[in-house]
Amino acid sequence: MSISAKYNPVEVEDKWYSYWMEKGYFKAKANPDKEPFTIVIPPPNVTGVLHMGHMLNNTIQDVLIRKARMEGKEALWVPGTDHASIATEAKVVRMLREQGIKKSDLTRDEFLEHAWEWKEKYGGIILEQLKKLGASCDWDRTAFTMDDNYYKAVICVFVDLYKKGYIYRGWRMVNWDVEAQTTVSNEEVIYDDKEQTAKLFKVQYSIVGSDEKVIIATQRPETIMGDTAIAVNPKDDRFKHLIGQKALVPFINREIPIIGDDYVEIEFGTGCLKVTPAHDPNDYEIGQRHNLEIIDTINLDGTLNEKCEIEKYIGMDRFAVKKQIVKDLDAAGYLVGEEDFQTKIGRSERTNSVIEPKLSLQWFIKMKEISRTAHQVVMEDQVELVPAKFKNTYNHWMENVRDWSISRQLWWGQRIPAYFYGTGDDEFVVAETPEEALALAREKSGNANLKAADIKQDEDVLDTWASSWLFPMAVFDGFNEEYFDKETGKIIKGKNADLDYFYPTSVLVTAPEILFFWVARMIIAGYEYMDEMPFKHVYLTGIVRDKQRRKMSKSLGNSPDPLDLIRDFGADAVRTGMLFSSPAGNDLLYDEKLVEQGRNFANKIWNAFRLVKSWEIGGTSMPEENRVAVQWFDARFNQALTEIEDHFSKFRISDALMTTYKLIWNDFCSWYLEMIKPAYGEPIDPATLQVTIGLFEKIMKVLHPFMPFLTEEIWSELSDKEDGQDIIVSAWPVIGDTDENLTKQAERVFEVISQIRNMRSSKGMSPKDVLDLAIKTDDKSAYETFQGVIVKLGNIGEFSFTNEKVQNALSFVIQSDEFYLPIEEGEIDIEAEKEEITKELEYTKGFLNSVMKKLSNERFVNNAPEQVVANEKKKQADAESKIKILEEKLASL
RNA sequence: GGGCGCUUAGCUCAGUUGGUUCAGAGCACCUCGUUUACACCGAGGGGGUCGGGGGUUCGAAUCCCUCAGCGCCCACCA
Repeated sequence: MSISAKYNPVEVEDKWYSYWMEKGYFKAKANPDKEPFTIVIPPPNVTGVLHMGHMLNNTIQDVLIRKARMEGKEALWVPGTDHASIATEAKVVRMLREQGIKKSDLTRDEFLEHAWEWKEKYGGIILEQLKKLGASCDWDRTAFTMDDNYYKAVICVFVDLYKKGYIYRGWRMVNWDVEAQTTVSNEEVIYDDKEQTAKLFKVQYSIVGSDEKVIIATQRPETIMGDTAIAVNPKDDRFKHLIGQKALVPFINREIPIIGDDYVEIEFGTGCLKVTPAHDPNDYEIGQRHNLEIIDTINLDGTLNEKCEIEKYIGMDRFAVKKQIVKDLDAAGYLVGEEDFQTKIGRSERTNSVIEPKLSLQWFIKMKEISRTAHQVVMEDQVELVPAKFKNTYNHWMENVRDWSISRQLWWGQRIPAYFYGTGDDEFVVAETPEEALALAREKSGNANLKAADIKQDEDVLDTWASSWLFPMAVFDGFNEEYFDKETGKIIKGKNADLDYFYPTSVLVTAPEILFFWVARMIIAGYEYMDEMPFKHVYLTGIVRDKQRRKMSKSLGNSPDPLDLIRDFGADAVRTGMLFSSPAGNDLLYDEKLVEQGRNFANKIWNAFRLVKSWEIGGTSMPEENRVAVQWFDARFNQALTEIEDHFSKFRISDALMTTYKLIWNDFCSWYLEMIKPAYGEPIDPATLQVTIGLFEKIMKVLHPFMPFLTEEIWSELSDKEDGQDIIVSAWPVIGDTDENLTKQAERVFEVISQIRNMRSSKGMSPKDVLDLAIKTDDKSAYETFQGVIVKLGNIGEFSFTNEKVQNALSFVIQSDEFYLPIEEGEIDIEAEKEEITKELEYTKGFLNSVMKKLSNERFVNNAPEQVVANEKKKQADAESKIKILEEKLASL
């Protein structure tokens, strides 16, 4: 026999993956004769590399897809990548900088050329890595959110939503980088780890028509000239009489109202807040609530402009003004104090300059109305979140849904299809092409002489989520103009075979962090364009952390490289390792031990395979104990499969794996194979071997979704198969009859065998020492049925039943059955024996006592259901008879 | 600050409507074992008053209240 004693995954994995690809097993097409099962991958960033989170996420998807494929469904897993505008653009900018090229020196087209180059070079890496994991995606369908048709889909949707009135332009605070002269995303604003000490200045404002003064606290005195109100908390007794009065801005004496707003913290600062809507996000919100004027006193380069009304400050940098104005305020008697306080200052990741909150015109989608159905269907479990606890979070978010700002000041992404023909905020049209835009612009402006050069497309691109929210439809080219009805703004059904067949998809597997960013929005888009949900179930994974519960991250260096793991342990081991302990929604605390466990499991199975392969055929008919073994394992298999199916139906993937693991390791290897294993050097009868191979193949099928490579390898070696009969496309086992009587009997028998082994070991006997066994019981059936098994695994010489107690024997009791293992006189240590029996007697008496307590409680007997009372009575009877047996035994010693 | 959730063996988790199999699983741990598939193994074993306190009930890990600790999401302090 030349099979290696250790399973070597590296040799077999690449072989089988290419084989599956050659055979086209991952491909799926609309097939009305089959039920579809569809998953779209949460597209990883195109520039990304595989990390442990992807491993978990994609393993789960592959398990579901492989099982569905075996169940005879048309299983489709659509892979793809996300153009990830912010992350990718940042990477490209960094790369160019390293080459000495500044983004600002490039034209938009030049920059995009570099970006595409980068994408072509590094874009596919993560998908190639997924193949190592065994991901059975239909690679021919690989989608990219900037593919030509996908790009068009995004534009089509923008135009459609604009027509429907969902899209508008509005003001929004953005993070302005004065150095780079650009907005930066929230992700690119970095806050110092430690809070810093800053000054809080207390400035006194006069009140119109009163001698009273109001003192505000501010960190940014240089924005005073942009003040348009003073706010106090309406519950603040100190100041509420001021609400409705007017105050004067220092130096310029502009009148501003004093307003009441809950936002103001009574305890903080002076309890009075100057409101500068143009230069602070919160102040902007307050301004919105109170219809305040917005006075923008700061230029794009960070200097103050003429709106500040003070000549000497105009053109000065905001920080220089700050220094100066503090002196000036002090000199003029406005400054009445200053104090230190702790704050965090946001800086631009790119230039490290302090971020300036800046109002700017952005594009928005109105969310309230468009999201109504999406809210409802999740609440009603039509779209089911797993685990359901996320419904709360979802509900909270959807109830408070805010309009979605979809424009980004970047170049990498779908450019907003708005075309300006004038400088006014309203002088634009929205159209899919410049030609259409021109026509519309001529119409809207009333100027028939407008030329192409007169209209200018918006510079911004769309938020990445504004493309990925279309993913489940766009991957099937759902917005192709052939199928999209521009009048109704809906996708026409019955024209796109793939979309009709594969949509709605079956499950979405993703992380809870993007429940709103992505999941909710896909549901919204699904109802908007298909009047249908995009998926029936949403499986939310946890975050992969290290043993200390820290997130895996590059900077901490606590994340193993998935590809190293696969190389060292095998993809199957990594897959199972990830799944052993990761219930939906729970974080996975990664430990290499888990992967080792997976590897050990693979090796265990490999050796079971080696054993079966090593048997020579001989003998004639199947021995009786083998027949029982086969019947039992078959029953046990069906029992386990029932559990496994139940776990799968509830998306309890870890539990499904664990049930499979125990079925294989305990029931198949430890019990079944030991039952039928011929004595050393003996051959096995052909019937047993054949049936065993069949059982082995069945358990390999159940395991295949979890360990695709190992199972395919063993499957191919176990028996000769017709062409195309590979395990990946084999039929998933159907649950057969579960002979519960047989499995119950077996459990009892296993207990007996364990006790026999235990007796030997506690008496210091070798497992090789043959013992006789006499059983005293009222019900022989289980022991008769499994007699051969007991004899073989218990290493029993003479097997008999008895009506009498047996003297000079080791003995044990299970419920009311007594078991005797006769031994030579003198071999029994009477004292030790007595002690043991006494201990067990004590325990049983205590147990009986507690049962009796219950039963003597009238209220229990009267109120508890019959079943429960009857059970207590049975416990009583069993305990009483056991006590009797033990007492007799003690007396006989 | 607002919303939500969690706390069961050393670790990670099951435990469905309170009562058959309710205190479980895997790993870890301990003892023994070079038995002829596998030491990446086999046989056997120990270990939790279910976070604390109170209540409802004949009966609570399970329902209610309260305290403590932890976590997530959102808004973030001029």
